[in-house]
Amino acid sequence: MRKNEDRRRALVDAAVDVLATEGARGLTFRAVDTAAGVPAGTASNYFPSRDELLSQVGAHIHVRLAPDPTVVARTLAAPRDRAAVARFMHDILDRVTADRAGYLALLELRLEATRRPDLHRTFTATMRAQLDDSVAFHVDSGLPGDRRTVELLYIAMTGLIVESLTLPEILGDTRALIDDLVDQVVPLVAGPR
Amino acid sequence: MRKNEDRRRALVDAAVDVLATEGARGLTFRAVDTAAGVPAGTASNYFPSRDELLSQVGAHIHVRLAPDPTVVARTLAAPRDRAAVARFMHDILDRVTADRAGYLALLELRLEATRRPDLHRTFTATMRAQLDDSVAFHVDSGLPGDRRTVELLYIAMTGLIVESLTLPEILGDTRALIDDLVDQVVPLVAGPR
DNA sequence: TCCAAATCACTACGTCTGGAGTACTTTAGA
DNA sequence: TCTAAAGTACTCCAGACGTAGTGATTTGGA
Repeated sequence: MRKNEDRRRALVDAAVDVLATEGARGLTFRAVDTAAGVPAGTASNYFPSRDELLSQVGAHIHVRLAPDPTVVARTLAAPRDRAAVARFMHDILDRVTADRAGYLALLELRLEATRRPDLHRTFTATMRAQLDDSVAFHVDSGLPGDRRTVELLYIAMTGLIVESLTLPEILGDTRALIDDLVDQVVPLVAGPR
Repeated sequence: MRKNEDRRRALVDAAVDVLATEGARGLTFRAVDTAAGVPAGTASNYFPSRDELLSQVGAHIHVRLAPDPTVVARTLAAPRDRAAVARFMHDILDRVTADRAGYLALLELRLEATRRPDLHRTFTATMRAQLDDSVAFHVDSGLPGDRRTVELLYIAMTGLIVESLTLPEILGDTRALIDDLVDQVVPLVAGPR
């Protein structure tokens, strides 16, 4: 088993792209080799099994999709109102556009997690932590709304992401849709409802 | 190519189950044969290619997941208020639970559509028609809200479905969540906002 | 500075699995 | 009895996997 960490990361990144472009069906060691531009057999040398490769993808996809700290800082410099929430939501959709492959891979992994208990455990833990963080961040930073507000935003944005990744022509102006969503779901002022 | 339509349908249904349990990766003629309980080679005899099989699955999955007319009739017998909308949303989630395989297959197909232009076209057309139908139904039957209301419900329910299919432990009481969603998104009375 | 050892990149090959397709046989219904 | 579909069993093949072998590069020690 080879130990070059740069190369391992490159392989995992390539696996994300393969997952997005070819689907779970196309995710083979050889395909990863090709996508990463390394000689055939390399992925075999770095990962004991396809499952192990998938797990590592699952672990690294989250850091790849993490929000940009500068955007967070910028928004927090402004008043903590509905508009700020809307800006965060728009930023999420912008990231989906910017790293389409990453989010598609995340969806593929969700489905894979349906069949792999260990991946399911990992994913559930990570996602729950992320939601909890979102709630804590939202409330602590004084943005309007409570946990339920964030939960509603969460499921709506999940749906919007799935939709714009897979059938983008269905919905029209997603920016306006987000604005309306925030208007309906987020209260005007902070504090418990 | 064999012509027994009952058998063809049975094979397509089996393909849905395979898609749900094994994923797109596991969808082979042989797997479909096994799932349908027919001899090896049968699916080969009924479908010229795997792609063709997928297309037929895409065409039939929608009729399999269609809402129960009796539920629709029952709800329409009651007053057309928020509670009626909530009842419809609950029914959707109930159907997800009842035919988990069907909805999982739908998700797999969404991802496949990302890579197959013909499937993408078919799916987009079907889904758009379904959304338009939902809007028309909603407005025509005097339920409170307009097109945008239905769109917001649509994306939120899509997200909720994905979430409860793949990571059901994240969200707590989904029924309460739906009730809150409807409260926020659906106006109290009918008519334009 | 030089040498030895170890690690890694890369090539190329043998093996193997499992899926596809299809000839052939059997069965059932008209 | 004739025909079409069901069922059986076989061959063929692609593609993937893993690894042995070789050359290059780096590391550590004297």
